[in-house]
Amino acid sequence: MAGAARATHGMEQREVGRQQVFDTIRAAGRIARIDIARQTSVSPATVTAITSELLAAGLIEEIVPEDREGAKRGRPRVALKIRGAAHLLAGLKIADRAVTVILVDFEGQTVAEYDQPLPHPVMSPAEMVGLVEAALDGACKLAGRSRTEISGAGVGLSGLIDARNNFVHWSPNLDARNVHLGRMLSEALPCPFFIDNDANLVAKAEQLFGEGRNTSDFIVITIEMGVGMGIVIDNRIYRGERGCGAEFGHTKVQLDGALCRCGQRGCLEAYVGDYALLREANIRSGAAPEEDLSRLYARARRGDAMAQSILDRAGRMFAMGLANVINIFDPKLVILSGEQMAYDFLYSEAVLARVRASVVQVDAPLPEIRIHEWGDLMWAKGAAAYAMEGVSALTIKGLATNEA
Amino acid sequence: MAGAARATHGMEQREVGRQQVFDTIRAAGRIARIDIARQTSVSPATVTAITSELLAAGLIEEIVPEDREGAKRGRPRVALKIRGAAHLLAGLKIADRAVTVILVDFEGQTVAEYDQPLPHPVMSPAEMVGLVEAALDGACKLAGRSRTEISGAGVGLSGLIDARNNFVHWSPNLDARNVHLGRMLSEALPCPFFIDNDANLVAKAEQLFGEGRNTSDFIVITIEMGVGMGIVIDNRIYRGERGCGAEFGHTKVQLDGALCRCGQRGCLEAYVGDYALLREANIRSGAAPEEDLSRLYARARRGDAMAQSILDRAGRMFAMGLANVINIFDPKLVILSGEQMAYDFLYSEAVLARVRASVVQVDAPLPEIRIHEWGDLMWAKGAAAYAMEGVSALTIKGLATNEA
DNA sequence: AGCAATTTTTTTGAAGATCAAATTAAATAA
DNA sequence: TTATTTAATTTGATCTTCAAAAAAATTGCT
Repeated sequence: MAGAARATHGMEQREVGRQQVFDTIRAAGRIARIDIARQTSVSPATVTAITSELLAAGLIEEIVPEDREGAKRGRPRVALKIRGAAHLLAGLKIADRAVTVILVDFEGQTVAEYDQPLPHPVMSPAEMVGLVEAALDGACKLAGRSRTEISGAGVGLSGLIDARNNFVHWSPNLDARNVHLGRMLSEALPCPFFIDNDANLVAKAEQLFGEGRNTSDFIVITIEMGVGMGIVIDNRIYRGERGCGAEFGHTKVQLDGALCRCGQRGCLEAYVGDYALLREANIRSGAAPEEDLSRLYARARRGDAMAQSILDRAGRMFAMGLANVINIFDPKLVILSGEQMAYDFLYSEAVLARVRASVVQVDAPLPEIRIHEWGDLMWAKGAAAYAMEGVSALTIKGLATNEA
Repeated sequence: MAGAARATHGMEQREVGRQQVFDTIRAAGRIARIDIARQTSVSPATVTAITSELLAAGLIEEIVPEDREGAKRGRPRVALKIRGAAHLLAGLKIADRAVTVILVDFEGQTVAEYDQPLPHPVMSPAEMVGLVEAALDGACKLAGRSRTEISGAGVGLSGLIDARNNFVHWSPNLDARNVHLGRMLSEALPCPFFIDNDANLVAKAEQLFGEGRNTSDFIVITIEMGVGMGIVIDNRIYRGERGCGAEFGHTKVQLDGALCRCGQRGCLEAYVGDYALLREANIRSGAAPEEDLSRLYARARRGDAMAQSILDRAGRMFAMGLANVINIFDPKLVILSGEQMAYDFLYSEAVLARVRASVVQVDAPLPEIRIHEWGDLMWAKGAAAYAMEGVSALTIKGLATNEA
């Protein structure tokens, strides 16, 4: 199946078609009209109509045919692709130490990367707006572009986010609750902003550029300070009623268990999050000074029993939580995303075997579990992907009216 | 919002409209054309067109106006409703002791109820087909109708069901795995059969007739022998890739915990299922004979500490599992469905308070948790609801071609 | 070269479907 | 009776999609 989305929500009929064709092109990278028609069950006639609209609007472009390799008879197909120059997009990830910015073109090609250090990890909403502005400026300067060229920006944030309303219920990096961050940013800067939970951003990146490109339903698990989850159902990110679902990290894995930073007990995050591992390492090693996480991993690798025991329990808890998610969703695909360090333990074969053993057994293949290593820019790229989708939707909707 | 479904999957444009109008009428019970137009954002002109199609096909009917109470000026609205006589539908629930059958008309009105006892709880697929046939015969005889009048039958079964393919991965009542039960039934009997997990059937009943009638997204929890869950997302039952998602009962609530009948450890069901409670009661009471569950409840109500302790732990585990589901889905509504006996303990205020305390906290109203008591026929009615939906879809699709 | 064969893309014209506006229908109020 | 109000239907224009036909751009074969 094609990776074409089918978001039929309050759209005009033609808008649906345009979106579908556009998404198909993006999912394919480069694709001829005839194949778009085959993949989408839209007739070639309509594909011609829609693609010529998109061409006229400058959103896509034809590729000059070059490779005469698989030379068959017949009129040669001419491939279409997204026109990178159509839009410049920004993705920002706000973490404890810095704001990471990435500028990408409409094709997803990186234009510039930039890091803006944080003066302090917790700040006021106004400070955050200023920080975002500074970060965008820095990135634009680096790329030799103007800030006004940016068509849209995605912002990834830890915490509880209502993405539909670009609203922050709570974030560890803000000193206030219930902040209309999206509105504040859109007022301060002249482009649309799209705020989301950082795990959802990774899911979006997987959907647009990554392992989820040809899958309509999948789940992404991310491990950073906390544990995050992004759920894609029917090509859309599932967000729940208040926009703050998918709180995998605060799923309970132990009755009255370890204390979590959210104030509750037994959360998965309180067993596998960075801070939880550090807490354990420090407690068990007596009055030792604050240990670095990489040292814990190193000790475990060297065979240190205590370090191994800490990570082993984390792995068992993680397996239990993941099995629960699989039992609930029965997904086609699970993508475990993260940085190298966690791999050997949380994403180890032993843990995955444990997951498989804890899933309801039927005579049908188990969900595929893929591990996808991302570099540092994973989060920011996800934010950019989100902006890209938002801007695509806006632009395609815009075509309807501006056509006169 | 109206309870109108929006299942835009591979449907023709008109089919979507018809389905939408039809669903709106069913959700409303009785409703005038003008209100259909207002609720669905379909124009009055189109509503007229579609309803006259449905009228001509005999699927709906006009109600003779009678109540001149809220007498306003203007042409009086004429209400439409589903035409009960349009179809006769059957719902069957296969449990350990008996097959319960309910016959309903197209409006959902009960026509007959019938119980067919089981010779033995575990049987071969062929035996089950015979049993279903006998049960339908019995019900039809009772109602004075012929078996050939039945337009469709829903069958609810415990176990792991792939509803999309009417396929049984596994059921405790079958002595074989991987049974194409739907195909076997449709071949033996001359009407379409719709097989599903029993929890999903309850969800369907809630959606068509119950608390979920005006809600596009909700979750149903059922407690019987095991623990079941039905997930409704965007007006559709979510089933997962292999068709066997929503296995709430086999969600793990304790690492290496109590042994479940599925062979794994720590499943929620192994703490709150009937058989789990009985097991505990029997173990704790020493060599006492097999205790009846109602006696356990009675003892707890009388203040027996041991009985209370058993039920208390079950309640805590249940709260934990339910909180996990809420943290993952952030649903608008959770419906706890079941029989009276379980209420005082699993659905008690203490348990619900515990759930609320274990859910991620934001400054937005918590998901609503409603308790819905059903009679014995809950399951069979759900099966009938499922058949009803299947037959509606088939009939409405049929209109397209038969119209010449 | 020239023509047949093949494949992709575009054009054309017919068939639906929706909807705004106009019209008709059926009541009450004055 | 006549005006007013509200509901339902009809009408005609607009918009989409698509099948079929035509055009375009190749290769293969003689």
